[in-house]
Amino acid sequence: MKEIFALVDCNNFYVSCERVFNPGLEGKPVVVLSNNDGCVIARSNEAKALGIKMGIPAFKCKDLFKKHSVYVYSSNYSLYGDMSQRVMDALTRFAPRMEIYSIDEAFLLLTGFTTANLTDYARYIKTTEKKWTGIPVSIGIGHTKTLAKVANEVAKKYPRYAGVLDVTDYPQLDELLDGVDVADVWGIGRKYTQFLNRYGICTALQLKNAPDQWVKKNLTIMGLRTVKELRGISCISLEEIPAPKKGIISSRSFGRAVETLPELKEAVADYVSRAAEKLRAQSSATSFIQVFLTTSRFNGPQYSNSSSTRIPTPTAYTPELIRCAHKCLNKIFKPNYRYKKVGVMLTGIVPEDKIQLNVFGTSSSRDRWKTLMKTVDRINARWGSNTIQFAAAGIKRSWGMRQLRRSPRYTTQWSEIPVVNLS
DNA sequence: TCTGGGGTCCTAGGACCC
DNA sequence: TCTGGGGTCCTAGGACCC
Repeated sequence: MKEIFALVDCNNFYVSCERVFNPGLEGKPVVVLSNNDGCVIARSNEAKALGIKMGIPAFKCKDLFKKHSVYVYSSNYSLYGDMSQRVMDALTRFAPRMEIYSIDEAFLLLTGFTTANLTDYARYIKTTEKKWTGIPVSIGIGHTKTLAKVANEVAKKYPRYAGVLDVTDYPQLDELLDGVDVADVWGIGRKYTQFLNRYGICTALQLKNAPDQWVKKNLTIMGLRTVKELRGISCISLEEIPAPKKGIISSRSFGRAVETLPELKEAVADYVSRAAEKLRAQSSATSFIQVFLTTSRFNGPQYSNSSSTRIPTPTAYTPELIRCAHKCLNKIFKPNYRYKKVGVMLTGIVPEDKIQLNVFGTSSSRDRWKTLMKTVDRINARWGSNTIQFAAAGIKRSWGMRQLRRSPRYTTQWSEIPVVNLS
């Protein structure tokens, strides 16, 4: 039996989250900006229609924003994360097997569903999601994940599908693929698009019909997998349980240029704390830590560098990781530069229960820090992140992120909960 | 003035081993 | 004079995703 995948994708997710709590934004051009209010990362259809491109720096759109009264928001990840969870929770009711693919997308496995009409079922899911969460979704259905993605793209693009398209058992599939730009195929990015176009491959159909050997040679076996999936051969399976991360990165641009070592150390300690928290959340420890820093790519004297160190006995103990990270930072810091960003990367991640203690490590000291970290994590989970933090991460954090237009954290902070006025 | 953050996988090439 | 070959591991870099 051929498998059947449905891809459920939230429409303009961040914008839709803002609209749930501010219905006045309906029908208006709305954009959401990246950290530091840097780039446009989400746009309502009205904003797309104004020609505002994905990823464009906000300062380049100032005039356009003003002229068309665009509603502009800083990203509000507390809100989006929480809304995402609601959407996903609701989705679990519609299929026993599902993979959460990203903050705004999930694959449902509909193989073996006896429902006579999958399109009707998808419409039902769409309506229910909207009713329960306020978030509009589009749904594409196909025999492979890649085809479900294509179906979703098409469903979103042409109003006649009203956000739902099933391409299983679909005789005109080739005609449909002929109308899809190869750049819109999952797995084909900018570089591959340029490359393929040079060889006259411009549509999904042309890619589907490209020779295997040629594809494998030029697009690696990943590209070949994509091609096979376009042909209806499922090569990418459903991953219900997320695999533990092999690397954890924490980095952020500063709200302003930072020049002094003490401030950089604060930021590094802050990012290490976040990364270590994620590490512990997946019950892992790390054996390799890397610190990197960079000035702005766009102006001023440029400098970037990185330094790393191996940790003999893998750990998830924040103070130890901060010590290692500061050592790395000292090695690469050069005065008289205006730094824009620092970051921390943890790799060589191993499951916490598989750690080989070295001759000097005693398990009792490990037990002590484990208990300590568990307590810190529990308090922060209960009362909000950074309720307890390490002093090394700084209190004032004048280098912190700029977020001038963040909406309230409606669903995760009691003090910001919406108030209904009945008078 | 102002340009995000966090992941995955594959490949090539060098070091090293027998 | 003659200068192998195959395997593994690691890293850097490049492609992709959201």
